[in-house]
Amino acid sequence: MSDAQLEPARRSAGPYHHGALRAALIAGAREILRERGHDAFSLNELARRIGVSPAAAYRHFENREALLRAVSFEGYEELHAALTRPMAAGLDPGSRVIEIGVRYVAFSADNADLFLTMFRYRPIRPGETVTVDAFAPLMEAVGAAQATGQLPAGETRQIALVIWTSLHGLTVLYLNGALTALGLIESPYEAARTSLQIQFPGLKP
Amino acid sequence: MSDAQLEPARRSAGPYHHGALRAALIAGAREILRERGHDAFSLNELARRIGVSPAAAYRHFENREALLRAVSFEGYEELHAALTRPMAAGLDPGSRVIEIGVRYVAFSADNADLFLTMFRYRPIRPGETVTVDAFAPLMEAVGAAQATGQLPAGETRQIALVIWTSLHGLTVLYLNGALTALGLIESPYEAARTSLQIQFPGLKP
DNA sequence: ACCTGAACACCGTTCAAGT
DNA sequence: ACCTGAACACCGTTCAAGT
Repeated sequence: MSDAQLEPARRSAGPYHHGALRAALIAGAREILRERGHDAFSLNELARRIGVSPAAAYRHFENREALLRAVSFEGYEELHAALTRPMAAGLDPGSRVIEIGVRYVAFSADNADLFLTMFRYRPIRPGETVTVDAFAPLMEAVGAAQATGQLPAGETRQIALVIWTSLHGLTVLYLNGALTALGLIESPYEAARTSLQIQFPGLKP
Repeated sequence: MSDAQLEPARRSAGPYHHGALRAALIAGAREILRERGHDAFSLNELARRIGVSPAAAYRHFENREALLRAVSFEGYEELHAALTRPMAAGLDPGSRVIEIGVRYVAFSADNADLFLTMFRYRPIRPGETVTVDAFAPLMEAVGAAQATGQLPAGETRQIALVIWTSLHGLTVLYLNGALTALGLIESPYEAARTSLQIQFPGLKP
């Protein structure tokens, strides 16, 4: 691999990014999201960092929102990857459900501003399926846990929805400080585990 | 009551709001929130609507954020009022838990942008208790439902937390369109009801 | 095809000055 | 005490012009 392929955005060799500007914009946006928080993102600051004029971004994205939707798209791909990453061998389906829940919370805590961007600017384009894909691993594990009797019978989508919404609520309330302000939880990971076990006692192996 | 007390912000009689500017700013902010959405709020637009210079707001609020925190404060008071409003007579504790859940979802749907502002700009000042107060009605109902055996035994705060986070997750995912995009739910009210009953089957009277 | 430079209306915030 | 007017740096976006 040449240097140009490795770090195209870092090379201040010239005013042109050889078509890699799009990728550089997305990477830079994620950097700003991490450093400044998701409400403080600025397209002008992004252009300044990359060493390009603000107008240059408009060759690759319709507007600020479209750029953030592309960032969001990456987020869904990475969330899906995190949820499908191999687990400890021989885990029963119920434990797999819990593990997916903990991973969801962990992803949101480790990528707080990316996570919040993902739900503020959902990636309508270029494929709505990324959001469906991210939901699929939970669906699969819930179905398996129903088969072993660790989760109640009934529509798999319904049970998976309950689990997802409850994890999501826990996460966003934790991220904006509501839960710690009320002295309700310490660790979001422990809270996810105990919440799931209170809702579905059968999840314990 | 004089006209000045009834509609101080509407009267273009003079440049002064007789100390009622603070209230007019908050009311106007809520109007903009409803019309433009919670990310599009602008302090300059607010000043223009009320017929005052942008700098005037800084007599009453430290900055834009402080103004939105005051709006948020009102939101928590109204949420608390909605959750404590009298219920149908003779409701068993389990049904009261469900009713509170439905009211939470209804409040968030009817005041979507106010609701989102409440969690984006939490009212640290002038009294953190409003957020605790809003949690209290659920705590009370959960405790009563535990006594009748409609909810499992254990720490009341834990059970209440599970119910709150799960309702909150359902609501925010519904508000940003994630659930309808995935074709997961129709009505958030029905979804709240069935979610609670899936998690805690004893809630049925 | 890809990017710059200059311009537009708008934003949040500050501060001296008016009443 | 309460508000105005003018100014500041900054923002998202457009568009003609450069290479």
